[in-house]
Amino acid sequence: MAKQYWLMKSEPDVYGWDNLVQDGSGIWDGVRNHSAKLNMQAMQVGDEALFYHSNIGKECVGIMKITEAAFPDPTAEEGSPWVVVRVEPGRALAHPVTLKAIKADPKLADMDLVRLSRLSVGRVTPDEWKHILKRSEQPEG
DNA sequence: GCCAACGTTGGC
DNA sequence: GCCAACGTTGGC
Repeated sequence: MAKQYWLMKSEPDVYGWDNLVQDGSGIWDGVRNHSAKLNMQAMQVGDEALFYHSNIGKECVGIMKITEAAFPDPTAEEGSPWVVVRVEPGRALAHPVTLKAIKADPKLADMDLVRLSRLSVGRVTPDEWKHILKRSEQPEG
């Protein structure tokens, strides 16, 4: 299957991009929403995901690689449906792409991030992905 | 199976 | 701190 793109949210005061860079690798645990779970189950090794800082910053800050497909969340009860994926930091964006900029951009305003503001793991289309990366090349992208 | 109440998330 | 959106729970 072709490479897929995702966006994953975390509050930076709980676990931010810098934490992931320091750790070198991490599992994306604690997701307790079925839509988000389905998205994680659709992820494949080699897919890429934006790391989005929710609440504080409200911006995409880096690119992660999915390095292991979904497996049961070790922080969830035995027998529960929740899963995690393993991720590694790829590279930081040259300039963060803010929610404000995304909302203001007609090409991006239809993203899961905007339409489903509470969804913590969303899909990003290849077009949206390219566009965000392009915007990240310049300040106030 | 419907719906009101409540809790959580996340932007503002 | 407030509120909108959404999911879950529980009474009926």
